[in-house]
Amino acid sequence: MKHISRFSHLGELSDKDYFRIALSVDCVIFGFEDGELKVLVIKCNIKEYKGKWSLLGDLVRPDEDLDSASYRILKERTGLDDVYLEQVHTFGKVNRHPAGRVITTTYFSLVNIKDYQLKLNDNELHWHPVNDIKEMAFDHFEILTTCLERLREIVEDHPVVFNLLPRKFSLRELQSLYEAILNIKLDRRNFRKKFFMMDWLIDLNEYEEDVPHRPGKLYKFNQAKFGKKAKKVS
Amino acid sequence: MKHISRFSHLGELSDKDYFRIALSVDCVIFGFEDGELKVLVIKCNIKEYKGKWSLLGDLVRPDEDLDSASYRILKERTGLDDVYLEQVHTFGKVNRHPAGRVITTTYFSLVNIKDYQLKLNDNELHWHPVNDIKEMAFDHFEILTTCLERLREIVEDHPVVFNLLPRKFSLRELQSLYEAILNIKLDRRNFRKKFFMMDWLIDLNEYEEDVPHRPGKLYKFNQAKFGKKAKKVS
DNA sequence: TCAAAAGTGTTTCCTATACACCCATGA
DNA sequence: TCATGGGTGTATAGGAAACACTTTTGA
Repeated sequence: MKHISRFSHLGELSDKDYFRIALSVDCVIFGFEDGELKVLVIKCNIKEYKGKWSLLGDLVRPDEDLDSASYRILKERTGLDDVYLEQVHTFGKVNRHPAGRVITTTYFSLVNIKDYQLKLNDNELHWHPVNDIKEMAFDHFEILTTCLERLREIVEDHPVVFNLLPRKFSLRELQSLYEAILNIKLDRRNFRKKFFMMDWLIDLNEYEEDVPHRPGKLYKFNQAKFGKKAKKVS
Repeated sequence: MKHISRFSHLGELSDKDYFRIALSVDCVIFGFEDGELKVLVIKCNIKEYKGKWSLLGDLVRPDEDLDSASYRILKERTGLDDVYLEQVHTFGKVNRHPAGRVITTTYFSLVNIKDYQLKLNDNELHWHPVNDIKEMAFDHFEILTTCLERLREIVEDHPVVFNLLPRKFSLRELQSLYEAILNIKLDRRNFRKKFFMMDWLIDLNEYEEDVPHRPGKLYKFNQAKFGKKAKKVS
């Protein structure tokens, strides 16, 4: 390995002292089911945090771009690609991982739970209601909180939540999703007005079926208005 | 080093293949001078990018928190501590650094150029107008662009720009700063109204001196309204 | 007396919010 | 016929933006 002369004023430590950090990616994968915002978690199997939930993560390979690592992890764990994925924050406290110096970059993603069969591997992969989680392994609860805050900021302006819904959805489902994410109640009339005004929805002229009340109209997301912007890492 | 069993399903590579990544921090330090937004840069001395500007950065030490590293770099290069510093994004393309696998986490900071004597070391440290920069060493131009975008988002809602001004400033200086950051012209009357309404300013009942026109009133930032929030890494 | 910037109000428009009733469907 | 949610409109308030003239000071 060549000497990194850009950093050469640090004479005291040699390169091999620095190239001893591992970088991981942790994905906070949100889903929506039964009117609740959920997050994909897995039982932790290291002894320090035995039995606690942890996020889906993996080490970044030496020959792998950081962004690519996040896509790989999502693909490996859920079978999904071409979904919304966004980098949120990098956590780097010295002792955040008991096995050594591991710095982690976190991404969040939004997927429609029902559309895909999760690859339930050897480990206990599980959709857990976000609001029920009070602690996790490592610093993952802090990571979850940070990503949830970011999600709440982003949904105010950006049409990303459609990734959480089936292709066809009713306005009730959409509003229920916003209420789950923001953890507030919204006025139905104003909600509808706002969405029609923003022109994010395409009326499918179809109706819900198998609901025990008057069926609502179904809509799909007006993807054409946004192109690929809402689908790729920024 | 203990085996990281959390990642043990990756059988093909051993721990020592992963713990070979270096992590750096790059700081985008903004200043304001002569009505222009400037950024602190340094001449690059590695052969691949000889003579190009680069950001202030350094490798994260193995026993140093990521956030601490950003404070250390700022302190070493500018003598400043207790300034606004915020993590923006982590860049991790495989070949972004010619000397090896170096992933960098970027922070931006806002400092008042005039208040401090920069520690001009052996290298050519320099305040450069942001708008004049078209290319930089490494991926630093992309980093700069990303941080500038973040700055523009943040100043819309958060009172952070006061770090760029002297303690006492006129409304003209404040407006000129906003115009420099956002790269737009603002209406003076609406600008004044907005700031008085937000209650971010304290009227010092003092006036500018040595200006070749009618002196304006001086104000200071109403720090009490925000406590430490605007001063620390979030 | 001139140049340059300080200081000041009003109107308009748009958006956000609050709020209540009838309608269609399935059970 | 009843329960459940679907669907609709209006009034109000507050913030954003557009816009022009007088005043003060230094040169």
